[in-house]
Amino acid sequence: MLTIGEFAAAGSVGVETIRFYQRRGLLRTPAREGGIRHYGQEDVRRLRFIRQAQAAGFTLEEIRELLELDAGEDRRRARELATARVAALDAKIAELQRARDALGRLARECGEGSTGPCPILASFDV
Amino acid sequence: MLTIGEFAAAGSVGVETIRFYQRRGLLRTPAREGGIRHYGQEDVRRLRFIRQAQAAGFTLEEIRELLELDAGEDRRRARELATARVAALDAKIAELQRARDALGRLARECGEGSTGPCPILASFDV
DNA sequence: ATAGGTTCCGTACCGTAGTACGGAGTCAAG
DNA sequence: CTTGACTCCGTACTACGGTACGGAACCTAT
Repeated sequence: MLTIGEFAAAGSVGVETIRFYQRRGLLRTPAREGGIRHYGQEDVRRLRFIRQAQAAGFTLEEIRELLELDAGEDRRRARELATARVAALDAKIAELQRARDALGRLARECGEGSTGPCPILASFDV
Repeated sequence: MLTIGEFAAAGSVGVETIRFYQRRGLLRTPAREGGIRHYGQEDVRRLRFIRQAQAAGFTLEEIRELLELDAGEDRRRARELATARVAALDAKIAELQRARDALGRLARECGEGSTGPCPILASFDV
């Protein structure tokens, strides 16, 4: 039985973030037991899922839908969301990889030992 | 010699975005020639750099600094920004790759043919 | 039983990156 | 020489994901 402060700490977020997620419908707002609301392990699990899904690029609205789907039967929709995100992630990863290579080159060409120009603007031209 | 509309189109952004970048100091505001400002290839190059750098995860403020560095002599600082971003990109790419794998697994396990549970919440637990 | 730390709740505010609005000026074609 | 599209400019508004404020209620240790 966790207070909101302990709950927030368990998910490495702030108390205000918990309240924000509750307003957005991502987390339940448990009943008060003498003025104070209490949270359990299932809530922590849910909160951690939210953070992971966020890192995967889902918006809070999409995450809300995923959490709803988890309770329901609609495998098709869940699959849809997952495969769409996989495609988006593949594209994003490729894009970041290209940017990473361009910047790695820039850092090397702009190294201490090197002379010549330090082609910042040109670094992405490749 | 491009008008702002042509310039914006050359960088695949809206006219308002150009003005926004000018306010933020990312793009110059050329002198007016009879009421209308005109842009050249160097501006287009700069604008394209901004979009690429943005895709690489730089904020507009960092991009502003990069553009300043390009004009100056401070190789050390440019190198610093580039290597820091390479490290950030490597971390981000690894994170997205993990998320991608988790979602790929979810999509498979949640496939049409499969029975069993469709473990959305559990998908990131691995 | 009282002080200090939390919690509760509504409301307001923040940074980032734009996007929209509206009136006045300008320019090119008919 | 007017019409319609585009430009100029300031100001306001948007979406997203939080973060902060402030007064009242509550809980714990002394």
